Amino acid sequence: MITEQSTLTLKPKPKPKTKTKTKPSTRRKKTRAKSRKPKYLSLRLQLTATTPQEPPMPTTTTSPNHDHNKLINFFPLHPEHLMEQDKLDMSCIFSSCDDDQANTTLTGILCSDDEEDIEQKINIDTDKNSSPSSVNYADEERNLVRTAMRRNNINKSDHDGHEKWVSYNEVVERKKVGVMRGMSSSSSSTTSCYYNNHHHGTSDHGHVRNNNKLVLKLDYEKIMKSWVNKGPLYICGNSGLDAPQPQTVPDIQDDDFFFPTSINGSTHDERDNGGNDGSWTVPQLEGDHDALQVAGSSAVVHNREASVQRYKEKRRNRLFAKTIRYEVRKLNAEKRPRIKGRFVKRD
DNA sequence: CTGCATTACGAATCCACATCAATTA
DNA sequence: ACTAATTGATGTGGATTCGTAATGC
Repeated sequence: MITEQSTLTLKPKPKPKTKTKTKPSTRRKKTRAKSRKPKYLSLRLQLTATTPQEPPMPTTTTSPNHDHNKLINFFPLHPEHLMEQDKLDMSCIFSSCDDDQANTTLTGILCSDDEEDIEQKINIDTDKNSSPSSVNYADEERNLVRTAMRRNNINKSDHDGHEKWVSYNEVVERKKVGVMRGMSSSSSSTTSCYYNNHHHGTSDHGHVRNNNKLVLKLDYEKIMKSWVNKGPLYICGNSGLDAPQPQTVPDIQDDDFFFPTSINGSTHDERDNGGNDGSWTVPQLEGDHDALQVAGSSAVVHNREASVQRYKEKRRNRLFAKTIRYEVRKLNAEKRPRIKGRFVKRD
């Protein structure tokens, strides 16, 4: 039972860190300009700052004195984290689709430099046939070449390792050679590409981070093999494998696209609660047709918007902080003898 | 610009034991 | 159906450790 604790401060204690590992150094003491933001706010602050004008926040925790009208957000996120969370909103990533068509493409997202954005816009202006939410392979390849030439970092020395890390321009070269040779250049080792001049060896499989550059490593062979039974590669459009249309970037705001009810049959809440494990699944061929049909109807659009709103609301109200479930245990723990913070036997 | 050393800080861990909650008699 | 006893699981806080981001050189 949770009792009303108006004076309880639900916040990770700002423990004074007295590091014993400090070594004598001639360096002067550092003062952090950038410090990690505390993730949670004090409940005391939150309670005092809560104004009655605010709309009641839907929370899962109700006060034990049955004051159902007074819903308290016990575990508020730090406002800056909220902002960061909003920045991380997937819809925000693609929200510029209406304004800036260049960012609609994957390359527009990955290559976010201003110069590259300008070049993207130029490409889109010149290529009017491409839809605003599509990735044209020709454009992509041109961007790859430009990126590779601009970075001017050639990684030529990795031909002996078990795993071949291929720099970007090398991928482009291979691409061209592959076309000439009938695309037979896939090596037995993992062929990888990434958007920087990162070298081999030190990173996890699948992705590499180097400074601020997003680095992507793909095993194309495995992807293609895994996709064999999944239907066409193109999410939208009715083209087959033999006649590739520009690949459409899925609309992140399209909730029903990622959670088509005709596919998994789960409710939105179930999906939010991890019914889908938070991951996207490859739609099966049987349900895919129905899902696309449903996604096209206008009624679904409204339903989608409501779903997105529910999702955002739920995300904002996520609870992270520790909650005291049993006040008695807390009191007992406070009375319990300790040595160096650890509980010890009462002898 | 890069790499290494140092510093700072959030998160995880440990401990004993009262209490909870489910099961059994 | 109800009560009492049993028992394994849970949760509690402070100090310390760990991992990593930030910083300086």
